[in-house]
Order: sequence, then structure tokens, then C-alpha cells
Amino acid sequence: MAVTTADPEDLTARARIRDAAMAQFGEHGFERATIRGIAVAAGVSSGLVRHHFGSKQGLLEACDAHLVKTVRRLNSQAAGGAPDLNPLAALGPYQAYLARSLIEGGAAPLFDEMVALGEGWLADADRSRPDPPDVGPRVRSAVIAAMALGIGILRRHVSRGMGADLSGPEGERLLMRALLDIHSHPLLSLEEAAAAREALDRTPSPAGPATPRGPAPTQGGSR
Amino acid sequence: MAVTTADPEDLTARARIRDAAMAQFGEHGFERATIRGIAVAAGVSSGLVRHHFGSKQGLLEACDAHLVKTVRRLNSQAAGGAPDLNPLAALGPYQAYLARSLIEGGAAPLFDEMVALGEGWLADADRSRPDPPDVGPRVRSAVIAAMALGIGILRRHVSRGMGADLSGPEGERLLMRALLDIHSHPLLSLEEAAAAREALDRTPSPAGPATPRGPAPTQGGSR
DNA sequence: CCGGGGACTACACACAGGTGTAGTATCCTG
DNA sequence: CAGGATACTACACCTGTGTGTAGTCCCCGG
Repeated sequence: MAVTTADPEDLTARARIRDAAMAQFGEHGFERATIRGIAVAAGVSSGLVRHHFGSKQGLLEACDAHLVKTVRRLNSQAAGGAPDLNPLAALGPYQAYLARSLIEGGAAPLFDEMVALGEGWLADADRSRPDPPDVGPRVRSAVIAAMALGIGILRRHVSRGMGADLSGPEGERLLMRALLDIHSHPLLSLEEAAAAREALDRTPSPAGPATPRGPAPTQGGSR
Repeated sequence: MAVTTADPEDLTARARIRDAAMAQFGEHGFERATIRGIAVAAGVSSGLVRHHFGSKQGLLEACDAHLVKTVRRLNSQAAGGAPDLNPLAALGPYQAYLARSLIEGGAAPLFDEMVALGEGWLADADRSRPDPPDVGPRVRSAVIAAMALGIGILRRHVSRGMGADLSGPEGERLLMRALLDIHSHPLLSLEEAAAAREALDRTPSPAGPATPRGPAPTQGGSR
């Protein structure tokens, strides 16, 4: 059940402005988006934007609030259900906005909620794990949340790299298959991870040149 | 070996301007950063910025070029070495800039290089895998690259969620331990993944409400 | 009928910031 | 020692854009 943005004709001017703003903010970012541009997209005068939302900042806050409301609604719909490997996909047209908001700092509460959700799941899973994890579920959940969101944030790059548009159904399915494969096949064996962890412990200062050997695309040596 | 930004005094004005610009662009984004602000940070007049780089756009391109050069140098230093689980960390002060650049579309070639590197590694790993992966290494590499970069892009949120500053050495180590654990413990069992894949194949239209059950922090149901 | 308030528009204002120009100092080259 | 190029500054300009103000239309309660 994706977010359904009804016909613009069916919405009040206020809602149309908000949706247009979320689209523009999502696509161009807060600074680059202009009140006039949003007004044109919503089919109203720029003054009306100010009338309804007071200021550009106020408009942004209304967008954030609406995003939070939408996400909470989606979350409660899927309450108790299994977590999603590709959380951003559920937001449909608001996906770009959430990505921007995360980057520009607005969606912090949503991120924290994701972390909390994942933390619960990981804590459960840890109980049936032979070896105890050496970092707590909260830390791992934060990292996993960031990784999962990275796909949506870098949607354009991922689409280019995959050769399929992530926004389309075929790209979405391809992504899902890739995620299933990735998350069911660890990049490191337990032995490799243990060796890397030990190497990490041996270097007291983080300036050491030893990069723990581990498989993931790279950009360079360790810091 | 991190990127070492030498004393500002030791650099030419041009280099100082470029570094200041990368810092400002990285922290505030392209739009919000101002030429005057960059000039002040670099200790020069705003006219000199224009003198050296022609325009704000030209400055941005020079920053991109320098980033590419820096990353290539790091890559060649670590050539043949093992990939890094946390690629962005190696960039030190340029980390924020790369994150911004990826979001705003400038660093596409770098992303593609990461994907190519990871693709090679995955192709190697696939040869010693009992079950054949059902998506090619390039697609998986693109997804993994995005996931890995997501941590750096959402650095602030991750730091908050972990309770430790990712920019500091202690946060970096904690992240590394989390990554080692995550990448050595699959979130899905092979059976779960197979079941989810099968469920995915059964739903012809992607509008189906069935979210393949898989463990990761979530935001809502599937699209 | 009518008074008021909300929705909505048009237009003017102010200012931030990118860009352009002129001028000065400094250094290299012949 | 020219003399020109390059590094660098100060300042004027102008567009874009957020914001403020006044006014119109329309619905609704009394």
C-alpha cells in the first residue's frame, strides 16, 4: 500500500501547496526550491502560500509534520508485521522528501523510530544466536538503518549502476531480489570477522594503516 | 592514511579557497554556501574566489575535480588491497563533501568506480559459492555501495543513534565492530530468503500488499 | 440585508548574494 | 629597469526571492 496522492483537483489548496512543496523540496532541496515555484506547481498565487503557512520555514515544518503523520500511519498499518528491507519504497511520492529531510536534519525523529524498531527486532534475533554480538542491538540497528536508507537516498546512482530505474516496478523487484541475496549471504565469514576484530583490537591508535579485510566496495584505505 | 589537510598557511590561496569551499559545500550544501562566506573562511576577498574559479559553478567543478583526484590517489595507494567496509571514513575532511556531492549528483563517476570495484570482488566471491546468485554482481555491487555510503551520508543520525560521534576515533571503532558483526551475520536465512523470493515471484503486479518478510528496520509496508 | 472572516490575488519592498569592473600590488621575464 | 601578467582588493550592480501590505471575492451567521 503505497502513499496515494489523489488527483490534485480533489485536494484543498492548502493540501496541494503542501504536496507541491514536498515534491519541490524533495527534488531540489529546501534552498533551491522557491515559494513562487511551489505556488505555480500547486496552481495558486505565491501569496496564498504565505497565507497558509506563514513563511517558507513554516511550510517546511508543515511538510515535516505531514511526513511524520504519513509514516506513522504506514507504520501502524504494518504494525507487528515483519520489517521491510527497503523502507523508503513504501513512501511513494514522498520518498525523495524523506531522503532530503534526513540529509538536512529534519527527519531525525523518524530515523530514531526506525532505529528503535530495528533494535527490538535485533534483540529478539540475538537470543537465538550462538555467539554473542560484541556490540549492542541499538548500535547495529542504527548502522543497518543508515545502510537501508542509503539505497533510497542514492536512488539515482543505484538505478544507474543497476541499469534499471528504481522508481519503476521492474527496478523495485530487481532491488528486492538483490536485497534478499545480499542479506542472506554474509560478506564476511565468521573467521574473517574475528580476525579483523582482533586486528582492530591490536591497533591502539586509529591511525594504524591496517584495514580489516572485508568485502565491500571500497574507496580507499582505512583512516 | 587519511587525507591530510596541511596548515592553511602552507597552502596557496587557491588551494585554501578550494578547501574552504569543500568544507562549506559539505556542511551547508551548494546553495546555502556563499562565495563571501567561503572567502572569509579562506582569508581572502570574495573577488579572488571569482578570479581563480570564474564562478560559483566553476568553483564547484574544481572541488569535484579535486575530490576525484584525491579519491583516485587513495584508491591507487590501496590498490589491490582488500576493500573497506566504511569507504567514506578514509576521506577525512572531504567526507562531508563527497556525501553532498553524491546527493546532488556530482560524484556519479566515483560511485560508478566503487560499483565496478565491488563488482569485481563479488564476481570473484561468487565463484566459490554453492548456490548461484539470482542477480548479477553489478546489481548487487550497486546496492551494497549505496548501503555502505549511506552510513557516511547519515553520519549525524548514526552518531545520535549509536550514542557515539562517528567522526571521533571511538565512534569509528564502534562502527567498525558493528560492521564486522553485521557483515558476518546474515539478517535472513537461506530458507527465509528463498521463501521471500518465491513470494515475490508469485505477485505479478508490484501493487501486492505482501511484504517479503525480512529483518531490517522498517518504515512501513511494501509499496 | 449585512457585517465579518477566511481564501485568495496583485504588487511593492528589502536584502542577500552572484556577478562585473576598475584599480593596486607583486612578481616574473627580457 | 621596463613592462606585462598575475594575484588580489574594493565596490557598484542587478537579479532572484522571501516577506509585507492592501484589496477583492465569497461564504456564512444573524
